[in-house]
Amino acid sequence: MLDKSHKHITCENCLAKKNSLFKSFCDDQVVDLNAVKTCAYYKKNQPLFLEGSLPRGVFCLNSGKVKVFARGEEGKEQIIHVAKEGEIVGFRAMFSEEPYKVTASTLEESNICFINKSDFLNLVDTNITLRNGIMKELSSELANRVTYITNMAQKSVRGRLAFALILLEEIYAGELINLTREDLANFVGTATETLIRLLKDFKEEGIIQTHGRKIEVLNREDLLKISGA
Amino acid sequence: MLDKSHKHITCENCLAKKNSLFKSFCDDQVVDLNAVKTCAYYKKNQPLFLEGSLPRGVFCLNSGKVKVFARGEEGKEQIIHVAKEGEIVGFRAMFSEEPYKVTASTLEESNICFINKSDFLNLVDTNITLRNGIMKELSSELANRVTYITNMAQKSVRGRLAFALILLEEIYAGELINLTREDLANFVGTATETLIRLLKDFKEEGIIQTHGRKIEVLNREDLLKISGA
DNA sequence: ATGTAAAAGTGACATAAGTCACTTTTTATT
DNA sequence: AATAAAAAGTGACTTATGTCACTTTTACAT
Repeated sequence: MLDKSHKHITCENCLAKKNSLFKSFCDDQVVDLNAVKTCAYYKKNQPLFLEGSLPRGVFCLNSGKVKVFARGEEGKEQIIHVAKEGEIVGFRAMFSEEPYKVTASTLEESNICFINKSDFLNLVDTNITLRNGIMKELSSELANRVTYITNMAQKSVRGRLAFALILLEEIYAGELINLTREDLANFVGTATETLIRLLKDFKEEGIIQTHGRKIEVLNREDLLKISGA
Repeated sequence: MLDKSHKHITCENCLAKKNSLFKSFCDDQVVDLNAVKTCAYYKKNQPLFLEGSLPRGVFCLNSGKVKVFARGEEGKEQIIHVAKEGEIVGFRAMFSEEPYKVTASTLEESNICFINKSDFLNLVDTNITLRNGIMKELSSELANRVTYITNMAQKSVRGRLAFALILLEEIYAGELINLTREDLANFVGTATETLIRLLKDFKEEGIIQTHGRKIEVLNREDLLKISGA
């Protein structure tokens, strides 16, 4: 296993940048960005921020995965999003003066940079392209969530699991999907036992294959069909 | 019944403005706004825009109510939001270059103004307060939808109905909640029959009272308790 | 390497909520 | 005012999904 704990990432050669909101930055903007950001190594299951606390800045994922979740009445996690390298997490909260409504926590070892709220807002104020990118991103997330709400309200758990696996296959691009059954259940919105039984069905139907806890999608087409029912 | 069909609304004396994103506009900004907007009277159940079509501008509700909904796989409506006077509908779509993901349609007679996309974007570009208001609004809607997703995924239909009634009571501030049982079911995310049975339960428990189809909330506290279970 | 705790998985059972088929009531339309 | 059409409401039945109680497996820490 690599020791990533003391790796310092410079924005100039950050590979994740090309998929990020900063992709349009020109060279000296990247230098400026690099000057204000700090880097940190996170172990598995470490929080970036907690529901109820006050936002201090945004988190930019260089590598690793982060789950973003709310808690329902009985404290059950509802995973809203799984962020991957290149994504900026927590920027929604920069524009309201309110505490976080969600918690973000690493799903695996991750390298994550941090940009201070005032520095970030300064960037947004002075860089029209970034600002437009952010407005577009906020809008498209809003549209995504319409789909999520509709799915939750109308699809069967089987359908939602199929949908979730399609999303996760893209998030874990190349790699196998690697989530605890409980996390997966909390993303799909079901009980862990139900989730396990449905995964078993999918396995028996040859739609997926498991390697330990890791899930490989064998037949995306079938998932699409099941998801749309 | 008033004949509202030819009423022309001027932004200068629009009563809905005080609750809107334009509330901070100074006098000459309001004059400019008034110059670019057009007014229209809508009958009940008339669409403002349709899912899949291209956004041409935003709709500003002077009076009346509008439902915003997506369609699930079997064409079933999922009501995402009920907008009331003062709200601007369809502005999310101004910032992405994509077709509408939702349909908006009046729930009752309404007076609705329209602002062209380029005029609106021009306002957003030149007016920092409006822009910040919009970013804040996008953010807070995003946060709201986290709650919706969590509710849909984790609460019982009874709990979701209680939650919906609390929201609707605020939207229909003062008036009685006036929605078809089907619309209400499509907001809560359940079958119409189930919804009717649950309303009956609430009536028997003295939590609500109906006046024809209209619903009066008698005990908000109980709804809060039921919603949070 | 080994023990312990967490995660994965199974089985039996209960029930919330969906579906279908129908009646009654309300709301529009001619 | 009469009729048609839509909405509201009821009953019987089915089933998907949650819950509880438990075993087996995996992962991690000493």
